[in-house]
Amino acid sequence: MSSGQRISIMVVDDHALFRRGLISLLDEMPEFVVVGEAANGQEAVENIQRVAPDLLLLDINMPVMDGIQALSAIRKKLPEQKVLMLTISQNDDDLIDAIVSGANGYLLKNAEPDVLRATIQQVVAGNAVLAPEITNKVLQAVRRAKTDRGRGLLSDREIDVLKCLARGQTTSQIAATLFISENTVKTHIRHILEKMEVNNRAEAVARASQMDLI
Amino acid sequence: MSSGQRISIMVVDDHALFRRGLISLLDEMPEFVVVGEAANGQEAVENIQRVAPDLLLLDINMPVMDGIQALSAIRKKLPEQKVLMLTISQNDDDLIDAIVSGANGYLLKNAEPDVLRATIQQVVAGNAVLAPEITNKVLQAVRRAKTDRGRGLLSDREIDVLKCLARGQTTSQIAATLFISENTVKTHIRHILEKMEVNNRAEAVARASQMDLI
DNA sequence: AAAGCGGGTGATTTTGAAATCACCCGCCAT
DNA sequence: ATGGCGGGTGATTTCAAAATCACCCGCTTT
Repeated sequence: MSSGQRISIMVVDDHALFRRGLISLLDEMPEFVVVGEAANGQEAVENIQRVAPDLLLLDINMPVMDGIQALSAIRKKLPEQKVLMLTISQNDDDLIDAIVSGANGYLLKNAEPDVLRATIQQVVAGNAVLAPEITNKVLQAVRRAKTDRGRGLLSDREIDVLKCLARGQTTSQIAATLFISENTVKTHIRHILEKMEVNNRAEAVARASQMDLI
Repeated sequence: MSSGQRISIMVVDDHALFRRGLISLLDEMPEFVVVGEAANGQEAVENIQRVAPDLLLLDINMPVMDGIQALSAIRKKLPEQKVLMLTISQNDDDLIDAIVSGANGYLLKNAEPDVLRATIQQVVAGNAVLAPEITNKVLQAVRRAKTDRGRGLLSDREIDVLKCLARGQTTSQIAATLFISENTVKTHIRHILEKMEVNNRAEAVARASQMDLI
C-alpha cells in the first residue's frame, strides 16, 4: 500500500452483529477500507489470499476453526501478513498461543474506536501493539518463564542450598541444616555457580532473588 | 495521589545534561512535578523512600549501580513502586532483566515528549507500557521461550520422530528412516504425546509446528 | 600456628530419564 | 480372514545427572 492510500482490512468474527457493526465503524474511517469478512477461522484461511488485505482483524473464540488455529495456518501461508487479534479473551493461554502463533497485536473489544484506529495504523506500520491490560499479562508471563527456567536449571537440593545461602548461612551451617556434609554443600554450590554462570555465592543469591527462585 | 493532583516523579540518569533537560521538560508539563533526582542507581535506592515519588524514571546504563540492580533493590523495599525504564538500550538481555526485575514500563529515549507524558500517566494508572519496538522484542522473546521450553521438554530422538511425523510418515516408515524398530518409534510417540499433553500424533504435529519445534 | 571461611579438583554411588524392544488390541480396507 | 495402521502396556539396558563425600589451597582473623 503506497503512501496516502487507504489501509485494507479483513474482519473475522463469528458474531454477525458485531462484525457488521465493526465494518460500518471502519468504513466511516477515511484511512481504512474493509475488503473482506469471515464468520470463522476456516473461512478466513480459505479467503485471505484472494482478499489480500493489509491487515486481518481476527477474533479468537469462533466455531469451526478458532482464531489461533487460523492464525497458525495463515502465518504458514503468508509469513508477512499483519494480524491484529480482537477479542474479549484475557485468558493467559489464549494470549500466549496468539503470540506464539504470530500475532502482531492483541486488542480487547472494550477498546475505544480511536484506540482501534491508532492500533491498526501502528500494526500496519510494523509495530506490535498490545492492549494495556494485555501488556501487563505478557510481562508477568515473561517473569514466570524466567522463574520456571531457573527452577528447571537447578535441582531441588540445589535450591535448598541456595535458600540457605540467601539466609546468610555458612557452609557448615548449611550442612547442619540439611543433614549433609560440608563437602556435599560445597559441591552443590559449585554446580549452582556453574549453572547460573556466576562467580561467587553472593552473585548467585542476587541472581536467584531477581529470578524469584528463593 | 488524589484526583486532580500532580504526579510526582523522580528522575535517575547519570548524564547530567540529559537529566536536567528532562526535568525541565517535565516541569513544563502541568500534570507532573519532579520531586527528586539521582545520578546513579545507588543514589536512587538510597533516596527513593525519603522522596516517595509516584513514579521513578530510571535509566539502565549507569555507573556505580546500574538501573537493573537498582530496580531489583527498589522492588524489594517498595513492591508497589511504579518504575518506568527510560533508556537507549534495545539489548534483549537488558530488556528481559528489566522486566524480570519488575519494571512497569520501558521507553526509549527517542520517544517524543507527548509519548513520555502519556506513558507516565498510563503507568501511574496501573498499566504496563512498552515502546513499540520493545513490544516486538518482548513478543519475540515469548516465542523463543516457548520454543526453548518445547525443545527442553523433548529429547533429540523425540524431535527426530516428530519431524518424521510432520512429513506424514507412518510408524514403519519412521522406523526405517531412523534405523530403529517400530516398537521403539511407538514408545517415542507415546512419550511425545504424554509430554505435550495431546491425544494423538496429528495434534502433536500441530502443536510442534506452532511452537517452531519442527 | 591454628581455626574458620570460601573456592577448587576429583571420586563413587544412586537414581531417573533416554533409548531400545516385545507384545496386545481395535479399527479399517482389502 | 488378513494385513496395515495407530494406540496401548510393560520390560530391559544404558547413560547422564543428582547426590553424596574426601582432600587441597589461599586468605583472614584470632
